[in-house]
Amino acid sequence: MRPKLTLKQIARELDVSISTVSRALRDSSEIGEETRKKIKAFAKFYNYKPNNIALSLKNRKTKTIGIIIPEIVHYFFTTVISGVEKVANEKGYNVIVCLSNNSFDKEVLNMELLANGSTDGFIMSMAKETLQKEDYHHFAEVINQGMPLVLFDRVIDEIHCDKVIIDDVIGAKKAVQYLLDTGAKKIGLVSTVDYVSVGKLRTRGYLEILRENNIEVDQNLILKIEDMDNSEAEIKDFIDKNEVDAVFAVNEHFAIHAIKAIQEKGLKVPEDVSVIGFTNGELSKRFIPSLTTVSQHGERMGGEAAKLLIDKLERKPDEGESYKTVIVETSLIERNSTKSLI
Amino acid sequence: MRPKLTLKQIARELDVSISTVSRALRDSSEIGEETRKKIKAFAKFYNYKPNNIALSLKNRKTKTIGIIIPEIVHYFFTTVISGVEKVANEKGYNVIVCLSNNSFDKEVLNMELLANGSTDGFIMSMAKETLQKEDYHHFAEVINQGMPLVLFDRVIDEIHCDKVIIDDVIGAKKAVQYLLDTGAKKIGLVSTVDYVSVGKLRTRGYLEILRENNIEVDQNLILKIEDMDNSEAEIKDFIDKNEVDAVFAVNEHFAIHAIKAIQEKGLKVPEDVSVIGFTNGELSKRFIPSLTTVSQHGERMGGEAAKLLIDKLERKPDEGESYKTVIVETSLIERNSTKSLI
DNA sequence: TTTCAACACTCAAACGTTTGCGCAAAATAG
DNA sequence: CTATTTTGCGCAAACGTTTGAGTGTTGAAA
Repeated sequence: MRPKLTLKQIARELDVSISTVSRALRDSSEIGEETRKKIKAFAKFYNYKPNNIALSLKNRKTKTIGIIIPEIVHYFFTTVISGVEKVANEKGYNVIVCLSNNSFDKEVLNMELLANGSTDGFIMSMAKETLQKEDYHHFAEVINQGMPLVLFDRVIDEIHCDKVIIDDVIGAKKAVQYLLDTGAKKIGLVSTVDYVSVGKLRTRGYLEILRENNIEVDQNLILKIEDMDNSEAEIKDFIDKNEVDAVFAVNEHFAIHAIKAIQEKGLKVPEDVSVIGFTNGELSKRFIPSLTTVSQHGERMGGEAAKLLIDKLERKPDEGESYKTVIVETSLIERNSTKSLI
Repeated sequence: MRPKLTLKQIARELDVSISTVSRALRDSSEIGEETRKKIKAFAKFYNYKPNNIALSLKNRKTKTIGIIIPEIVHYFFTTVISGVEKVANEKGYNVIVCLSNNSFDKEVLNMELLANGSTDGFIMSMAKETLQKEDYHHFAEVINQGMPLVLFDRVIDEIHCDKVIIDDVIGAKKAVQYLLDTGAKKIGLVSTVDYVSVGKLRTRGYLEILRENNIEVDQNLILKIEDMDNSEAEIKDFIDKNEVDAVFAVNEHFAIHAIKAIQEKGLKVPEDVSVIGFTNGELSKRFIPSLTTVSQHGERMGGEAAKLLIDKLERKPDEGESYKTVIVETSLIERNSTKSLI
């Protein structure tokens, strides 16, 4: 076993001082040609690599971005990570991922941990519990400490920082308008409870577009899922009890549960009932019928978030604060769970 | 903006030395009751948290585990991460995730980066390109430096380290035996090329179980997908050309492509053709028909990997080297893509 | 009264870097 | 041949911790 080589060891071995080694490796003109070559050759031969920890301590920056997300076994979040990672790596940054498992406490813990030197900034999507508690002190804390924070997807106005969101309202409107355009009259909505901001916004889009088309809203056609684990049964019950000719679901799971329920009711998708989901995941692509869906472009969101964060990190501190909110457009991907436009 | 509090600042503020502050906070008996209380109160009030980077440098360990995986938008890998994360956190370790995107170069780069102080050890699944190149110098390197390495899923014998794998062969045998038990005679296999070890092993299970049942192997019924991006067409072609009454696919994508192809051919699943997949992902659960599948228990694998790694990290260096290979059992999950056993 | 332990604290080194400053020797200028 | 500049390198501080060794004061035992 050969432990890691350090400047000190090279210095001892070559009988020069540590600073000479350091300078030689950084091609300082202060070091003589000969010595420099000798040191560089030695370092190369023994594969010297500087210790990141020491560098981080010295430079007081880690070149690392912390991502904290509610869960990782989740298509959308992984696409975001992928996007962050790509941009971060291009700019010489590393990524460290932590999971809150939707728990407020774990979110706080993880943030504190990473804030104590491990990362230069954060890219986060808030835990469900945090949204319920409305306790945002940990965000304020890191911002206060001068660490940049970029929120994505699940964001709230109370926190002043850069944000990357999608146009949930517009996305939902696009979807519902599409359903109307393909002849739907009674459109059911399967959403989440309102403290999940995306659920609220997509619901708003649904309501707005109905209003714009002068269609009366029937509250019976709106289902708000409280308990995700029981969503399948709730949706089945909802479909059984109500007569609809289209369903707009705020995520792909709800969408396919709806399709199942519709089929079990003896109706056909899309002939009798059209269904549109949100999030363009594996499931949407592969399901039969494949799902018409509002794509969130998670990778692009991740990339934008990384850019915003790195911008902040590399900006001189005097250049004044200003927070941007980037809206990544959604797009409707037409597949086989809806009728075509004629 | 209030920058992070350090021992030095507390010391200055309270007019004691840095070491006194350090000791007081660690409840050293060397410090007088009064001073200790005062310091602890101050630290608590201003929410002092020690700087991880400085600690890492001092202790020469980071309490961080590096995970390097080929891709993150991938159900199985995310379940593994989830498992690692759970166990790691319980034991006070943090997790940092890097992606190789199946590229050899990026795998090497990431390992070098993390090896230079960022992590205490690695949990990895090898990039496809690495398996093709058969270049494992970077693994040897970190092991040589005394950093423990745990390989999972995609592993090879040439690297001496702890490993966590599933019983691919047995899993495949279970699946094919089940197909035979439910009356299948001509079982197609949809696999990957042989340098992906899981493909090879699952193929071996398929071959073995046929042999054990005295069934002659028909090479025409074995499809090895080379180009993942073209798998759908290849599978369709394969199904069209061959007459089978069951298909064993080495992952869930192949399985559902097979189902699609079968249905497009005018046959029914599972009445005419049964299909079994591998990997118990979202798709398998939600697809209609839901997929009978060999579950890999990724979370358990991740947990085992984390345990192995942390064991190594916390073992005294003198306790001799010995490498374990943990085999996580697969289980067959019966759903609706196969006939039942009666 | 001397001796010595206990107490409460400080100093300084170390982890691995980078970098401003200083200093001797060599090279150049006058 | 002296005076000055240049060259080439080392010292030491700093980043934020921990910790072994040292120090001065007190109090009690001898």
